[in-house]
Amino acid sequence: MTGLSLALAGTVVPNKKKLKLMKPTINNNNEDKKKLFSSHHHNNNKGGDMVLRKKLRLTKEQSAMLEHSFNQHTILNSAQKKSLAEQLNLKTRQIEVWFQNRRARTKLKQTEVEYELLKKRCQSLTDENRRLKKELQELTAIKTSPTTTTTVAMCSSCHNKLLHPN
Amino acid sequence: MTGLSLALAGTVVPNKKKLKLMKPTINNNNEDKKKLFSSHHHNNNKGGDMVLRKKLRLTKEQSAMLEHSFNQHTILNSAQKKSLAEQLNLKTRQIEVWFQNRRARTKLKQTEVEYELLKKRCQSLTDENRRLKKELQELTAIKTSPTTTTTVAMCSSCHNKLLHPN
DNA sequence: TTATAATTTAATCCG
DNA sequence: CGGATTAAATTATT
Repeated sequence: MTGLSLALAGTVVPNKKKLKLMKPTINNNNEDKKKLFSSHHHNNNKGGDMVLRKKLRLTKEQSAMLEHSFNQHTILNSAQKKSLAEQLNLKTRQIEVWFQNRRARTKLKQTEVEYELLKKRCQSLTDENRRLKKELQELTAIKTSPTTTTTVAMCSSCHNKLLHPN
Repeated sequence: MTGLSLALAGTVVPNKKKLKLMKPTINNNNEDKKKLFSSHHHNNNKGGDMVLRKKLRLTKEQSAMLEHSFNQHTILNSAQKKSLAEQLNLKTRQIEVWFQNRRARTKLKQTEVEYELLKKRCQSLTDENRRLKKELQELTAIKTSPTTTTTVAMCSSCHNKLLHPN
């Protein structure tokens, strides 16, 4: 199953004040061990198997552009990829990956929606079920009641005769 | 399963939906944010905003050890983190992140299981529902069908008399 | 401020 | 390409 990210665990009910206070994350690789790149496979790793990858952070403009392109075509051909790559100063591979991830995200959203629908359906089924059971019980009660059975045990003509014997 | 809302009560459904995304405009203009050196803000920086990060690949031993620790305590205190970090030759930060992600994975599995359960429940509800409807219809049919009424319109004694008039 | 839960993201691997 | 993973980053909450 795909990752249903269905955040069921929301548990956050009231939305509180959000004070934002951006902490300027002065994150930087203070320690740049760059240069080590690839020590592919097997390693007496200082700190594990480092692959030294570059993590991209897209700018607002790049994201916007990508989104826009995605809205037009969720899948690109190589020419389009190259074109976009040039415009955005990214590698075609990165464009490619971005679109893959973007498609995946779309699909994920879909599953979330499906889950919600299933939940609603389950609820209405439960309701209807309860209704049916109640109704059924009432009917059964009527059917098995002595009044009913004795009533239909004698036909109307007999009944009349009984009341008015000629 | 958190918010199965019963419509009856105006239950406060904890809305799990992400109420995030406050996109305070203010926030981002500060591209002049951090990184003094990431001077390019509308950058055509080569390939976007690269952050040069090292991607860790854990060895089998490291993973095994982490798993084992996780089975004992899903949450570590700083001391334990440091200890593990030393043993595995990782930074404490990495241990920390690993545990975070590990916990997230566990939760994800849970939601998957919940989804499956919900599906099953929905199915059995559907089944029972169908059964109830059928039963109900039969009962109603007996009660109101013309066959029944005509049949009982004449009682057995009358019927006998009709066949064998004495 | 620290900690951590939750979410997002770019990237990788596999089929 | 889709799907699953992953480590890391980001956001929000306490």
